[in-house]
Amino acid sequence: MGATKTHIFSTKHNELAQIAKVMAHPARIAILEYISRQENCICTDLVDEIGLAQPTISQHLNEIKKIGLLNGTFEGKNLCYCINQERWSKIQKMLSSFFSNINLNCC
Amino acid sequence: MGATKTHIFSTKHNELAQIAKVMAHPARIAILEYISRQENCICTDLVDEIGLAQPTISQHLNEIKKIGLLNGTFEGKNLCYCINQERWSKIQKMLSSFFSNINLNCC
DNA sequence: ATTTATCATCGTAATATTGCAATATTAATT
DNA sequence: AATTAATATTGCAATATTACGATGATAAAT
Repeated sequence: MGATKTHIFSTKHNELAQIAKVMAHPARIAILEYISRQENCICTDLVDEIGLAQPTISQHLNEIKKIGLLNGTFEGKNLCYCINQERWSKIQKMLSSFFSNINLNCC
Repeated sequence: MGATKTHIFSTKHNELAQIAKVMAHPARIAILEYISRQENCICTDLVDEIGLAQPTISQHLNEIKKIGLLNGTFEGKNLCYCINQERWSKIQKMLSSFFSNINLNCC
C-alpha cells in the first residue's frame, strides 16, 4: 500500500500524470516561468529569485529535467539552463488534446 | 520542514500547481477521461473501470471535486458525476496561457 | 422492516515528497 | 596549490499521498 499502482494504468495516463506531477509544485511552476522569461539562459540567481535553499532548488530542477523539459549546458562553473522547446510544445499538445476530448452533452 | 512553502509563491503559481497536483495521478486522469467520454453521466462503474478499491476511487473523486471540476447530483442511491465544463475550460485556458508564454530565443 | 446496492468516512500502514544542513564536486580565479 | 563560487549529493526530519479494510449513511427493492 501507499505507492501509486502505475501498472494498472495506460502508458498515456501515466505519462500525463508524471508531467502533471512535475508541475504540481509552485516552486517548479515559478522556476519554469522564470527560465522561460529570461532573455539569455543564465539562471544563477534562481535561488534568490524563488526563495528556497540551494539544495531544494537543485532538486526541483532535477525533477523538471527528468521529464526532458530542460536543456542544461555548463559554461565554466555556471550552469546554464533553458527550456527544451521541442519537449515543451509536445507537452503543450498532450495537455491540449486531453482537454479537448471532453464530452459536451452532459448535465 | 516537509510541507510545501505555499506562502512564498504567488496565488497564480499556487493555483496552477494545485490543479496540476490533481492531474498528477493516473487514476485521476483516467477518471476524468472516462467521465468526459460518457454519453450520460452515470458513473457507477468507475470502480470496475479503473481497478482500485471503492474508498480509493471516492478519495480521488474528492480531490477532483476540490478544484471544482465535478458536478455531482444524487439520483436515488446512485451518484451522478459529470465534468463542470465552465471550470474545465477555465483550467484549459490557464494551462494554455502558461505554455504560451515561453521565450523562444534561447539555446 | 430487512435486505441490498452505492457511495462516504475513518483509521491506519506503506510510500513519496518537501526542505535544508552538511558535505562533495567542479571549475574558474588568485 | 589554495581560494572562491556555483551547483550536486547525501542524510534525515517533517509532512503529504496513496491505498484499502472496516464501518457508516442513504435510499431503492424486497
